[in-house]
Amino acid sequence: MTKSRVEDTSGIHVWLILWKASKAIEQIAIRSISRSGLGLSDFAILELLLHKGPQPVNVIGKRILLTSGSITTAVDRLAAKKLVRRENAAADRRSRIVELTPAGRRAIARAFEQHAADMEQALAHLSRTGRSKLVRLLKAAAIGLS
Amino acid sequence: MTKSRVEDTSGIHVWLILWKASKAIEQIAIRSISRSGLGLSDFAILELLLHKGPQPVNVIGKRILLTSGSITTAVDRLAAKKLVRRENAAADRRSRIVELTPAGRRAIARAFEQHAADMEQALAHLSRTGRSKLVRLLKAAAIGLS
DNA sequence: ACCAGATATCTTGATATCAAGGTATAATTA
DNA sequence: TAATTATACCTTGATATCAAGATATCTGGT
Repeated sequence: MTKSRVEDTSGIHVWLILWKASKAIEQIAIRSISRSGLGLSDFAILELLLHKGPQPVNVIGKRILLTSGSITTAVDRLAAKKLVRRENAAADRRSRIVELTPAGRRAIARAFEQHAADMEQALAHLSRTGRSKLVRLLKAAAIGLS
Repeated sequence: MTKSRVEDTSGIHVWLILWKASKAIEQIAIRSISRSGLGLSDFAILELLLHKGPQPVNVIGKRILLTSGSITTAVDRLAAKKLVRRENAAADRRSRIVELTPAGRRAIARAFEQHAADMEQALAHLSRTGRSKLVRLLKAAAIGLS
């Protein structure tokens, strides 16, 4: 089971592999999602709203890893398609809550289901225990990154 | 060691974790690399040239996962900084070989060393065997992605 | 009540990337 | 040889994102 050749476990090598794998799967994801007429970020925002309920802009930004400016234009995009709506927050008038419209809810529910099926297939090579180990290692790797 | 709660090993969940970890480390990498005055793609191109020798444009694109147009502008950028040079290929006059200038070689060698140290630190939480497992799983996950 | 600093969002200008189309060269086939 | 198809790169126009700054609002101390 042990390779005779010395294995490269340098940080930069691990990072490179991680990056490539992520990019490769991202391509699959983009293709999958674009069939619903959405971009990756827009999908991520809608998915967040679907599963976590209405959220203020800055919280969305933190979760999806986008800057406030990017979220603003993304929400503009989604609002123009009538998939989300902005509400002024009752408690804090600086803050605006983004929520799904009924049409948006239908759209993301459908897109999510399709996307989940696609990603299931994309990771079909990996066993259940392999996936579980992978998740654990990725979480360990990401701990404490500022 | 086994969680009592049922673990989510759906493809979409694994993909989401992978994406987040990758993004988080990417942020570190971007910060690290930008200290050398380079962007991520430019760094990747220079690194490829450093370690694999001069390459035609389309080969660079395949390795770094960029389109031909992106490579063109990236090479323009790097050529403007005198870090790389384009040569017409002897064998195939459609093709142009990109190679490092001496200044480019110095710049990327230095940047690479710094970046390697930064990434080493970024992944410091992960043991040697953890890294090795992670790499194996990532490669397994990426197998057979179109 | 007032002021200073923190926070939330939006606006602006710049950048990297992509998709699609264009041109030149090579390879293939008749 | 001539025509067709494939390949390699570049150009163009559009898009998403970011960084930095502007505006509005909140919070805590005086």
